[in-house]
Amino acid sequence: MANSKLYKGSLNTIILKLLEEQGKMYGYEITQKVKVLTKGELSITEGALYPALHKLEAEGLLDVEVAKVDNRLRKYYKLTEAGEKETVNRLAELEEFIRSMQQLVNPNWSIN
Amino acid sequence: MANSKLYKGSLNTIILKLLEEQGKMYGYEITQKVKVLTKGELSITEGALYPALHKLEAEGLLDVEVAKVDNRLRKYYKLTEAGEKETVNRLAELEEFIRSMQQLVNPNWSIN
DNA sequence: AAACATACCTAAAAAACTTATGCATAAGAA
DNA sequence: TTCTTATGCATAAGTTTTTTAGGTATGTTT
Repeated sequence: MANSKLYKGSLNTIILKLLEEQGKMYGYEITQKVKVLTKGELSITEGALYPALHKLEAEGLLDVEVAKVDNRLRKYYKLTEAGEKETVNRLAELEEFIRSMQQLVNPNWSIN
Repeated sequence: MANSKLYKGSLNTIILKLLEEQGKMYGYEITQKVKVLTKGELSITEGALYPALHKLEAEGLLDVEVAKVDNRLRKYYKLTEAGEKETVNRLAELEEFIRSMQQLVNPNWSIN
């Protein structure tokens, strides 16, 4: 991600969460989705994304399905069963982290 | 930090924010304060903290003042003027990041 | 035709940690 | 009184995760 140096370590969780929501997505689609959702605040670089996808696949958390659309290659990724379970855990961790950070940087934020 | 791998890139901001609040702190004190504030969720490792403090000092954002308490050395750090300005910027960035992450991982969280 | 968007990829370097040590003093427990 | 834990500093080696900087190729817009 270009602008913010603060997201480190959460890229994998972001990927997993988006796949949980969307069912299946391909790499380029993920970069665009994140831009829209964060109003341009976060930009995933491809140099970070593709290796991350490959690693998650190697870990058995993602499955791939290749498709050809308009003569262009697309690699759709979706969660495996193990991936679904892992996503739940990582989201819980991320939420805890966010709450902790809120306590640190701005205890006045209301949290629910 | 031991338990959560998600905080990367935010350590410097945490340090700056705590110093803004507390006026001056020494390294060990920072590690303990973070543990308390986050209820043990985040643990800053000394291997991360001390190099970070030295770097912030080298960048002119922190001043050091050495003290001896109970025959033990303490290095108190406090924000320089440049440090105070930088802290404002980094906190704004961090808050934006947190809001973005909330949008990604849980759009139902209420934010203010 | 050139530029931009879509779509994949990797390698080298930098950044930011963890882990493992080391040193020293004070306090508490066995 | 010795052992362990807490306080307090520090650095070096290794790992992880990213950025930067390329590369390839097709489709679309100007």
